[in-house]
This record gives sequence, structure tokens and C-alpha cells, in this order.
Amino acid sequence: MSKLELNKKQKRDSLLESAFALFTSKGIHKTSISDIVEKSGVAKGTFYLYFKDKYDIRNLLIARKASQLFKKADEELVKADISNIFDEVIFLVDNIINQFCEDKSLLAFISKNLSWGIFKTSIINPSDDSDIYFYNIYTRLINRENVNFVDPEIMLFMIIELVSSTCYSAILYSEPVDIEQLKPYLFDNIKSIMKRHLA
Amino acid sequence: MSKLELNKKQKRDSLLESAFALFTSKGIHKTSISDIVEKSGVAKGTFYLYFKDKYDIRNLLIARKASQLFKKADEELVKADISNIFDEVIFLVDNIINQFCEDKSLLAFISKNLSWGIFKTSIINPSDDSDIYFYNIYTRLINRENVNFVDPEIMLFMIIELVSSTCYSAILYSEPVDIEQLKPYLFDNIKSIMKRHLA
Amino acid sequence: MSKLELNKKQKRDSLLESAFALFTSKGIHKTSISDIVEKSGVAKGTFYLYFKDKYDIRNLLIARKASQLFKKADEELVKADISNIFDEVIFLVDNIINQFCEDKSLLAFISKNLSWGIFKTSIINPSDDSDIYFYNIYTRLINRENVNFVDPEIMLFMIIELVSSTCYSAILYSEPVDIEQLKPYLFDNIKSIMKRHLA
Amino acid sequence: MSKLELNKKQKRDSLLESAFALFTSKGIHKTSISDIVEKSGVAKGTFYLYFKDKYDIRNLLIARKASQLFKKADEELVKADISNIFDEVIFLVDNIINQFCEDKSLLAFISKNLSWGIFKTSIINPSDDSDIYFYNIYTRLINRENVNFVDPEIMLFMIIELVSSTCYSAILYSEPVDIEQLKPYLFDNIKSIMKRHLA
DNA sequence: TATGAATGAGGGTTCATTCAT
DNA sequence: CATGAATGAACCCTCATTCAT
Repeated sequence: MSKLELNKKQKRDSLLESAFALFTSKGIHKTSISDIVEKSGVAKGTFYLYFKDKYDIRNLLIARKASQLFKKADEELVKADISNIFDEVIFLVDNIINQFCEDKSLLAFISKNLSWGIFKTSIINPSDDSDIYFYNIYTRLINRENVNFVDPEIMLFMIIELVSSTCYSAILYSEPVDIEQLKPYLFDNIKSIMKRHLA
Repeated sequence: MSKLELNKKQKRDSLLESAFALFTSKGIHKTSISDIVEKSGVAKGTFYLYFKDKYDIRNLLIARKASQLFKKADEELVKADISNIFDEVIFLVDNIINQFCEDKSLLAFISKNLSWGIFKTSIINPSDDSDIYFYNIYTRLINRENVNFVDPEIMLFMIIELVSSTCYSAILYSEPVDIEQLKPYLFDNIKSIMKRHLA
Repeated sequence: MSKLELNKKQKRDSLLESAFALFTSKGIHKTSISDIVEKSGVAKGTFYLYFKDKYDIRNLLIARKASQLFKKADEELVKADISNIFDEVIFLVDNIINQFCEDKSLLAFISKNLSWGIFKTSIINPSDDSDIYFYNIYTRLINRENVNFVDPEIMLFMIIELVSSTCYSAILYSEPVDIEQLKPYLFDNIKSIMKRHLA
Repeated sequence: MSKLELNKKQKRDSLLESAFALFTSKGIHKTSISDIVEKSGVAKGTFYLYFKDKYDIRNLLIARKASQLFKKADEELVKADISNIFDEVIFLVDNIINQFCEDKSLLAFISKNLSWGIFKTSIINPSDDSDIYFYNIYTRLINRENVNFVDPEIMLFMIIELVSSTCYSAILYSEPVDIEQLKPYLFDNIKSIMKRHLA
């Protein structure tokens, strides 16, 4: 990569990180492009050389941050020695929940914006961009030799939606209970969902 | 009610309905107060006689529309002759899903904005406002003679979050499958959740 | 005075006092007619039955409050046994300054708005309204048997302007010095002005 | 200065002059930012590139206009051959009064807004901005070899307050007398004040 | 006399976008 | 590529005033 190319990548990354910091701290709607470029130390016009608008940068960030989340969880999973697929999924969910607990603004950002469409895109059209990591986990989980799930996509969809929507309320507002109280019920329900999809 | 009082109620209702039409058709963030008053045919200042701002009117609408949804579902439930509480819940969920299918903009509006807090408020602090209907259903369901749920609030929370987040994707985008294909799995999962909470 | 007349006077007084409280606490420009009527507990339209606008009520208040100030000072003067006219004026000025120190918002209100025109009006066209008291003091001071001032009006004008403008800064901001440090200089200057006008 | 820098200065100056013209002709409170930008022929948003709000531009104008006033008076003083400090001060005051007589709107603007604080700032914290000229005059006057004033700041304060408040009424309304009739008394009083402060 | 709902012009301010440099 | 001054439409909100009751 030439020096110029590198410089460009740095500008782009700087804008992405500035936008993320602002989106999570003051919300997307209260973040202006002026805010982003000011934090990045570049000129206003420069923004438009890299991104179409605020929502363009948001979409890129969601995919990137969500993927980092999964990657981290998966790296921990590898270290842990778990053979059972049920336990593996629970482990992943638990790890991700814990990451959210440590960074609540990330949870607010992801939950409000993460849609199944983003996972779907990642599964159908796996990007070689290292940012998109989810596909790896997905394929590994469903291509087990000894376990077969009926409609694994629906199963995954159910789990993701249940986890993300319940955690939002429990972690951010402790409603109806705090996350630690919620976990036993949540994990049981995840297991039920998986059993329901066993061949 | 005096003629003047009646007139006021009509203005307020007109503003609410105009706002709802605009919120569902072009989104809250792209709807301005100018748009709302123009659609209602009143002066801009009039808006502020009835509502604090755009988010005030949004919150009122969510509560009102969500309640209408539950009320309608509950009225149908009464007509149907169902004795089993499991079947009753499924009936309610099914009915509400069907209402959403017929009015997708309502689904988009409610799902994006409905939070557990709204139900919670309705349960804890039942308003005598006829708009808030949810409390009635809730108490009736959990105060059965022959059935006892552990942590009924958590159970309800789980069901509501699961249904609303999965339906959003399935009804509006048929992702990962369309709603009719999703229903069997969804209903099974709801039953699992309920069983998990049986005393 | 009939009961109805009394009621009207009470409304008017209530509006005046509410306006005064608001003018001194948040300033004239940030006080709206809505604020005034709300504080008075009367309807908006009622305001216009008694006053033309905000500035109408302001002018009335300045005259009234300034007069109360002079009246109070003069009442104290009578009690004190002072024969010398120089000392009488100093006494009055000192007393008024002390009143201002005890009610700084009154000072801010009066100083910003008091003009020579208001005294002039009071001198030339003595109102029978008991509110306007300044004329009494003025005539008594200049119609002494044994003392004659040249251009007494100019003399008074000088004194009033010097006192009101210097006190504003000294009392409210202690600039350039606080009022107690200023007094010796101020009183000396007042005496100089008076001497200059001795016949 | 580059062409762009020059252009910016011109825009800023244009806004300042437009604001001054409007403030003096119709008053600050009746002048809107829309008025200012319209008169300047720039877009509304441009105003906010240069000034925070209406009061920001007002403060800048007061300092600038007051300084021009003193500068002009001081330049005339240098031409006149006056050795006596009493006469110098009278000369300056007279010159400034005459400037006010020729531009009454300037008087109205300055008098209503000029506070001791502005002089104070200029004395304590002399700006290298050529706009602020007052400091030069002040130091030159009090640092005489052969004359020493006690509390020169208080002395100046007294003079400035006396002059500005009496002139306002005399020049604009000829109350209680016109400015030419007032001058002898005013100048005598200024001398008295100065004498009072002689060491 | 008294009310207060309704008005709508007009205020200040923001900000995505452009384009000459 | 990068800049950042300039734009001006659009925003929210206030408030003096009116008038039917």
C-alpha cells in the first residue's frame, strides 16, 4: 500500500472512529457531520470524499462493531474447551452479553440499529473484509458432523432477536429485572429454541 | 361536554391522527411540526397548546395505538371460546400479528418505539384513561385460579420482546422467512417460554 | 368606591406587582405578558383591559417605585433633625443608596429605566396620584427662606444623574470600588455641585 | 493578507456596519439577525460564522465605536497646544460631546450600552487590537510628572458617568436644558471632581 | 367585564451540501 | 485530494394580539 493509500485509509478510519464515539455518546440524530469532521480534524468537504452521508457511516459502523463483538466472543470460545453445541451457543451469548455490560453505549448503538439483514448479508455474501466475521461462526456451528438443525437460519434469527431485544431493556434499564436475574430464563429459552430445531 | 370542550378535543384528536399518518408514512424524524399542523389545518402555535413537542405526541400515540391493538385482540378472544391459557396467549399473539400484517406501517411505528417501559407503566400504574387497556388483559391472565406462573412479568417480557422483534423482520421484509412460515416456530417458542415459567 | 371598582383596582394592582416581580427577577425583555397574567391569575385578555402593552406597565412601575423610594427617604429625613440643606440632600441620597443596597433588583430596574423626564413630569405637572411624591420634596428644598440656588433644576439633574449612574456600577458590581468606598467621594462631589449653584 | 482573508474581513466589517446602522436607527431589540444579514447582503448562516449572537456583535460595536470616539478626540488634543491637565480633560470631554451632537444616534447607542466594565477591561487588559484606544489616553493622563491624583480610577469613573448620563438627556431631549447651557456647569463640576482627587 | 383558545408572523439557530481555491 | 467559507432552506418555538363566548 502506497503512502498515499495509507494516508487515505487513516483519514477514513479516523472519521469512522470519531463518528462512533459521537453516535454512542450523544446519539445519531444529535450528531452532525460538523461534529464528526471536527473530532477527526479534517475539513468538512473531506467527509463527502469518503462517505455519502451520516447513515452511510452508521451502517458501516454497525457491521464493523458487531463483527468485532462476535470475533472476540469466538476467540474466547476457542480457548474454552467446550464440545457440546448447546453449551457453545450459550457461551457465545453469555460472552457477548458481558461485553455489552462493559460497554453499554455500544449496546445502545448496536441494538437500535442491528437488523437481521446485516447478518443475512454476512451469511449470503461473505465479505473478504476482515471486519465481517460472523459468517465464520455461523457456518462452523451448523456444519457439525453429528448435529443437524432444521431451518438453522430461523433458529439463529430467533435467538439473536430474543437476546438482543431482551438484553437492551435488562442491561440498560434493569427492566423488568437486571441482566443477571434474566440470564437463567434467557439461557433456558435459547436451549428450548435449539431443541425445537433439532432434526 | 360544552361545545368549546368538544372543539378542543377534536383539535387534539386531529393533531394526533395527522401526526400518526405522517409518522407512519415518512417517519418521525422526517416529520416536522409544520407538517403535522398543515395536515390538521390548524396554526403552528396551536400545536403547542396541546403537546410539548414531537416526542410528546409520539409517546401518546404509541400508548394509544398499542392499546387499541390489545383491545381489539382481547375482544376477539372473548368471542372465541378458549379455555386453555396457553391457547389464549397464542390466540392473542396471532390476532395481533394479523393486525400488523394488515397495517404494516402500524407495525413499523409500534415496533420501533414500543418499549417494555410502556407496558410496565400500564401494569404498575393502571390509568383510568380508556386508552390504556393492556393492564386488564395482563391481570386476567395471571390471576387464574388453576394456573400459577413463576415470575409472570419476566415471562411476559420475554414473549413480547420475542414476538415484536421477530415479527418486525418477518412481516416487513419476509426475512429470514415470511410470517406464516415463522408462526409455527414462534408459537412453539412461546409455549416453551410459558412452560418454563409454570410453578 | 363600589365593590366592583375595588375589584378592578385589585386586578390592576395585582398585574402591576406581578409585572414588577418578573421585571426585576428576569428582566423586562424576557418577561412576557403570558408570564404576567399567569402570576396574577387572570386571563390573558384581561391584561389589555388595563394596560396597552408591556412598556405601558413598565412606565407606571418606574414612577411608582421611584416615588416610594423618595417617600421613604423623606419620612426618615423628617425624623432626623437636620437643619442644613446640604446635609439634608446628603441624607436623602444616603438613604436612597441604602435602600438600593437592600434591594439590588430594584436598583437594576430603576437605574436602567429612570430618566430625568420622569422627574420633570412630576415637577411640572404634579399628579394628585399619591404615587408621585417627588414634587413635594423638590419644592420644599428649593423654596427655603435663607438659601437660594441658581438653576436649581440643573443642580438637581446633575445630582440625580451622578448618583444613579455611579451607584449602579458600585452597588451591583463593586466597580470601580464598592459603594461604601465610593460614598465619601460621591458626597463631596454632591456638595461641590450644590456650592457651585449657590446664588 | 490573502484574497480569501480579505474577503472574510470585508464580510465581517459589512455585518458590523449593517448592525450598527440598524441598532442606532431602530434599536437593538427591534433589530433582528434577519435584518442585519439582509442589509449586508449575505446569507443568514453567514452571520453565525462571525458572531455568536446579536449581543456579541453589540459588544464588539460598543468597544469599537467608543474607541474611535476617544481616538478622534485625542488626535485633536495633540494638535491643540494645551499644557494644563485640567484643561486637557475638559478639552477631551468637550470634543466628545461635540462628536455626540453631530451623531446623536451614536450617543444613544453608546450611552445605553457603555458600562464602566468596558473601560475597566481596556485599562486592566490593554488589547493590542487597534480598536481599543482608551488605555493610551488614560495612562498618559495619570502618569504626569508634576501631578498626582488620589484614586485616579474613581475620579475617571465619576467623570465618565457624570458626562455620559447628563449628556444623554441634554443632547437628545434638551432636558433640563440644552447641551450648550449645560456645559458651564458640567465643566465646573468636572474640575471640582479633579480637584477633590488631587494629592 | 372577563375569558383563554387560536392565531401566524417572526424570532433565533442549525446543518447538509456545494464549490472556488 | 483537500479545504472550509458560504449558503439558505428548514427547523422549533414564542408571543402579542384578537375575538367568540
